[in-house]
Amino acid sequence: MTQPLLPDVRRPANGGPKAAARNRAALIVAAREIYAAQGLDAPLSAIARRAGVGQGVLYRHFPDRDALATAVLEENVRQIEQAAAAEDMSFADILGVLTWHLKESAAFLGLLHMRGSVDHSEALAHALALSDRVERALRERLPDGHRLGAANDLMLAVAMVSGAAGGPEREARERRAMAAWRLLGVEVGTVRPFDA
Amino acid sequence: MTQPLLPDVRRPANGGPKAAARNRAALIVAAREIYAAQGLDAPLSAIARRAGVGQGVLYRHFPDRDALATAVLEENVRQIEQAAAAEDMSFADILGVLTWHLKESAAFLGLLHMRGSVDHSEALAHALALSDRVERALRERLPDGHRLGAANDLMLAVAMVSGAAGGPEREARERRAMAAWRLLGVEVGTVRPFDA
Amino acid sequence: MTQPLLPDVRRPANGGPKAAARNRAALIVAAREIYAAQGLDAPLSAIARRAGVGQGVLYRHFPDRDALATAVLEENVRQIEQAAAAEDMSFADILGVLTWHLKESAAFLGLLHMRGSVDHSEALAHALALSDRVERALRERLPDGHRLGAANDLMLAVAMVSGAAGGPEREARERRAMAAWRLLGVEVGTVRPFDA
Amino acid sequence: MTQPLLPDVRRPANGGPKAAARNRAALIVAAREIYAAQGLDAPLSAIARRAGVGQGVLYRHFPDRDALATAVLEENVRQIEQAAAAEDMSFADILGVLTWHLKESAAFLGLLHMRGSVDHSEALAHALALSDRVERALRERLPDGHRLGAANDLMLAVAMVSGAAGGPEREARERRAMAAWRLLGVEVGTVRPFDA
DNA sequence: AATGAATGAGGATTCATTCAT
DNA sequence: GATGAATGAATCCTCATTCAT
Repeated sequence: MTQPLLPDVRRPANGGPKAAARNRAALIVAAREIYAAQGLDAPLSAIARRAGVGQGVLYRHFPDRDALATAVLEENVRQIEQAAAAEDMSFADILGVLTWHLKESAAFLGLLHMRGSVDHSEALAHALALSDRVERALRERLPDGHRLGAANDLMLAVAMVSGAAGGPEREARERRAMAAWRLLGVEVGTVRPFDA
Repeated sequence: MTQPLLPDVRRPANGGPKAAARNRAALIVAAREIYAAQGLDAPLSAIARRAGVGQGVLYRHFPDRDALATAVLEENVRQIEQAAAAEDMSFADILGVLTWHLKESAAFLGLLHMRGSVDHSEALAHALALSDRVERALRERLPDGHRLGAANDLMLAVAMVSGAAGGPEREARERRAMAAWRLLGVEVGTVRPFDA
Repeated sequence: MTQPLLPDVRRPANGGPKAAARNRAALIVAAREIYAAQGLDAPLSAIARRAGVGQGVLYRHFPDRDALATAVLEENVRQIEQAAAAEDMSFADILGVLTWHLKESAAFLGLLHMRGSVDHSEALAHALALSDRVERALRERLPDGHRLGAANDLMLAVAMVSGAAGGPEREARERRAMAAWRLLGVEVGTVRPFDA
Repeated sequence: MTQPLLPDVRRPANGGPKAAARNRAALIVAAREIYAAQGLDAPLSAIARRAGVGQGVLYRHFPDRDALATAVLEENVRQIEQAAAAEDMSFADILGVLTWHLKESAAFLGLLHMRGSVDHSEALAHALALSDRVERALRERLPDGHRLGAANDLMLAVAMVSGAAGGPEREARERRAMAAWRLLGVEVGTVRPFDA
């Protein structure tokens, strides 16, 4: 209804339509960083600020909080799928990529820890779908007779390592994740992103 | 028309000093329930309401949000310590009590997952202290040659099971926690509170 | 989640529970004034400010925008009912009171004009109920053989006068309302509030 | 690999000057519909979307919100003027056209109800000018000795019927408008647009 | 010692308006 | 001339915290 009272002040440049894709990507990057630093409840305004865009842009691309978190997860999941699709990656290498995301992305942790929320049924459904994609990707490359071959053990193990990889002491996360895999008797390759 | 005026609002009874302890306990119970239902970010007012006390009482007993969460954890930890102190509990039984709290108490989960902390250094210190108490209690009763005997494995395993026990589907938590212990090759007794 | 960053600055006095009723009344008065000056879409913060209270108080007493508007209407309707219940008021006098509210209260106008809104079904129901109360009050005192005796004519006439009494030129409203009644051939007493 | 790169986004056709007039008309139609459905406060973006144009186009044609509303009214007024200019329309017929717009166009209602105006002096002036044109058109064809012949009665009656024709229950509007005219003792022809 | 109203900062969200393309 | 992304002010609303009673 009411117009802004100071519409005349200098307006920052408007990147034009070309910037749209760039902004979307910047938002996802910013979200991952802010999530890691402040948790999943971080103010959206902080994410927009870090991405260097106005709040409206965030809402244009992601209609709500969950949409943004989901987009961050998508990224993670896609990388794991790509790793799983690469011929020259062993199963252990793929777990290395998975572990990298586990230690890096608070949102990815949230995927399984999903706080006890009132009506997140939709977000939950999304999260489950993503979880399924991870499972499918991993299982396709699971060696015969692997220790985690039984029905539910694979994702259970992932959830367990994820639990071990929690905590705010960033530098400890990878170490603890590796120790967790070891405790499970599972071999893991180098912890690294897929092709960044 | 000339009767004395009634006090215009009924002032709720003031239980006197006796009520103070009762209120404190009620707040902790309420907090545990609300945390489970709404997550650790639930409004403090909801907790006070459920405890049947005013907001001021909450603040009298717990100067800030963390103090309350810590108090809830205290309870959990105390029970585990008591279980560990009981002669007739095997190590597996003690893990059963631990597991019960893991599955029951969102706050207890938060103990290890403790989101990314802007300035929670104090709360973090508290959490670490509590974690240490759990570790000490468990380790005292750890059988010689137990699978988790090595330096950091004990609490690492707890964190892993805690990761597995996450998720909002309440009825699945215990099942998953048990599966996690099994995957670790650790025997666990009945999942139950200590002496409720 | 995040606490205010400057919790230490001097806090304005808190009237205590005694102030609650006073505040509620002040909000209704303020709302009536702001509605008249700025329309029904005026920012709630403006109403709170004029009432001299914080925004939270407004929300405590009126959970949403409609609740506040309804409360203002309640006041209007109650006065009309009281006028209708007074032995010494003629029907024309009662219409005078009604007309006073018509000219004074933008919210009362909104009662019948109720903008073309998406999902105001609840507010609409409330408005209809209030409208019914006005009708009942008037009809009880409607003289036999009155020009507006037929089934729907009474409230239709009220709506018509209300249409005539619209417009922002405050000083013209009463004049136009009276002209409207005259055009309808209905006698109206002095335009005034009931017992202010 | 050596084909010329395709433009990466399909640029919507630019209709050239011919499209300008079409767009303007489409915007007015869209505005009328949206106003009816959502009220006069509907977002401008909704109007642009329904008209099938970008937001920029809306601003090219109508520098501000009021300009658009005014343009919608212009349309209404023009039709009434045309009806009044048609030889074969009786005064009652002309009122029928007027009534059609009254019941159809939320913007037209707003013309007289014009909410409380912080700084709408310009829009108000526009509205008054349009109102004058309606009055002039009607008065030119007003039969001698008509019930509404006296100085201000004509537009007062229009305002009154407009008040009666308010309310969101679309199907009831015409019925109530007709009842209002009847109560005023004024004969009205068929309720219909002028030459659609 | 308890109550619960009040405060007001901060975060969420919407939309008028501008502007690169 | 058109598009639609971007901006950011203003508003809505919630809740931690204080404080009169």
